[in-house]
Amino acid sequence: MTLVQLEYIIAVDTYRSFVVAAQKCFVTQPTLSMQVQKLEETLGVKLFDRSKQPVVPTDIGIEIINQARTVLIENQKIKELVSDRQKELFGELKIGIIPTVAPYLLPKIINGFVEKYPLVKLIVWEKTTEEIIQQLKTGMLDCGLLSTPLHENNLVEIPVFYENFVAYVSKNSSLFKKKSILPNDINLEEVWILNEGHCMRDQVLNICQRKSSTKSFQHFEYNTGSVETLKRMVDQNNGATILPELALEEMTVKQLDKVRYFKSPEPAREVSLVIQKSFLKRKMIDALKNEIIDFIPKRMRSKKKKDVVEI
Amino acid sequence: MTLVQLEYIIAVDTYRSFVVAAQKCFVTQPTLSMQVQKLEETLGVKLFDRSKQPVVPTDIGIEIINQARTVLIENQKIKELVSDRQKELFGELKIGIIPTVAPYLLPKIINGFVEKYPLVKLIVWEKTTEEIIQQLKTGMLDCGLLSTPLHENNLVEIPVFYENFVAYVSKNSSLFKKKSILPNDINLEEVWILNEGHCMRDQVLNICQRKSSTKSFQHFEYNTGSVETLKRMVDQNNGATILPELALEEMTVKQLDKVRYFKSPEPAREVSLVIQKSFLKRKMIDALKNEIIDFIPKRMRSKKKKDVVEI
DNA sequence: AAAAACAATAGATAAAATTGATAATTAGTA
DNA sequence: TACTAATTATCAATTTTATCTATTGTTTTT
Repeated sequence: MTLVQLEYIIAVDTYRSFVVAAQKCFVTQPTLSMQVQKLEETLGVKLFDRSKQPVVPTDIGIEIINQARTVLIENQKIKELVSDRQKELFGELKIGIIPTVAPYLLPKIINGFVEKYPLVKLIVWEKTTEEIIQQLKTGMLDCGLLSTPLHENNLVEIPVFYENFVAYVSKNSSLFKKKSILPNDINLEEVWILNEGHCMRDQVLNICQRKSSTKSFQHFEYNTGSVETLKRMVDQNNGATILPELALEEMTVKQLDKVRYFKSPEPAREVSLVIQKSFLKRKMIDALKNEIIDFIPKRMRSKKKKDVVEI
Repeated sequence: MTLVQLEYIIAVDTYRSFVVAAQKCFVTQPTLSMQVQKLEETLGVKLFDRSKQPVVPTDIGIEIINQARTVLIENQKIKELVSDRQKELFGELKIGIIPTVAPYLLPKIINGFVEKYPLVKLIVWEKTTEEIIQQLKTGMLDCGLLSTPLHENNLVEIPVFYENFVAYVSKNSSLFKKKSILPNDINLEEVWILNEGHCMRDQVLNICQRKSSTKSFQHFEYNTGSVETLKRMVDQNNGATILPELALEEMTVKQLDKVRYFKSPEPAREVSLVIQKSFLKRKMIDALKNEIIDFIPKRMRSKKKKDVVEI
């Protein structure tokens, strides 16, 4: 049994194809096939059922592949022990961020981070919560920045900040006259909402429907994955939408005029760095966390007087 | 980096010698040296300081060797996943047992175990507590059967039984006339005690000196590591000694006559199966535990009404 | 200072992993 | 049912790697 063989079976499991797995491992298909066979021979069990297309791992194969992941992670940590000794952080950090957080946070901190840690290569993907969870588990991502709690057993959440939601309303909305609002002031009919797959969509629905359970008829449907688009819908049409607090940072005075805050306790979302239980690349992730905390206003560090919305 | 290289550096660390490590790994010294060098090269750090004799691991070397142990353990678990599927237990189980437990327990259960699990090879060593702890940590032993609690952070204790201590007294001892005794009835001057290194020695001293803190002058010193020898000293000379409950099992009527029980709560020792946190070979160890429990009288399963002595 | 023990080095050899070409198998389609 | 495309297994040749024997420097012990 070798570490390479373990890498190979993980690749086959990940891509469900010997050909693709071989490409990803930068070897030819026979090479990979041979090594997988050898491993199967030394263990005395078939790991994959090749009679099906695409190949699927056997029952015992699933268990073994999982354990193989653990072995490789523990092995990774050896290299990490070495690079941790270096004064300077070094290596690459693969981050997944949900689209409702990314635009307000990343541009602000990326420059500072890259300057502070010039040897670290940040690789960022905008992905949905579901994708990030999946890829954290397989190790394709090192960490995720998303709204929690996830109630995922194999992941560890490191809460970074608590971001209030605010209403953003057009002048002809009934909400515009109010100084501050309550969740059941909101008429779901006039609220622009993100399309499915975004956790913030669920959170917003959670806030609005909490008391006003009137399922109203939607006259018009517009699907977007971008909070900025929602804002523009309000700006250029009418109605209202819910924005995360950080979206206010770049607003003009005219736009800030349309913001209505919720009465305390304000609905808020918990945003966390999420990592595997393996705690790989801990130092880099800690550095990233500190960079975020430095940027975030102090009031957002605590969840006091906030009503953290579930997903 | 390969698993073999990790095995090699662990061997070098264990034996503090390239020559011996090579022998234990069944390769020649240059082979092992080369692989260690290669690993040092890929990691970019020296793992051992060869300028000193015997070789010592560097600071980073210690960390890396520890992590290497974790990697190999996790790798072992892959094989275990396979053998766990087998209905029959299979493999070898290396057990360390303290000498004050071994003679009363092992002969009773070994036959039953070997019969029940014919494919398991039991390898038993009688060792002191300290040695067992040490070798559990390095993985040279799979489990230990010894008196607990050990307060060792990396080991897990699975209490198996609670064994009372009893006094064994000669006819001309003042204790002989009593029906049952208290710890401070015992005169340390006339008690035969195990030599240093045995945890039961400390426990016995703990019992006797707890209240009678009179440090008395010992007229005669006899060093033995065997509880049976202590018993014979009482049989053929005079004085008294403390025996573990299981030692009574094989006694003649004449000998049982010399036993004096302590008043409740009787002083007792906790005997546990101790394993690494890695939970390797869990199934075999569970089987062993059940075998022991089957043999042990029911009253010994619980620590109720017993005064468990610290080590 | 000499001897013994130890680790590093060099060249030769055996073992292995990898490759390219090809055969066998499976899934989907006409 | 036969055909095509895609996928995996097999085989011989090649490259790479690990290991061995013999030997050379070190360090430690006597």
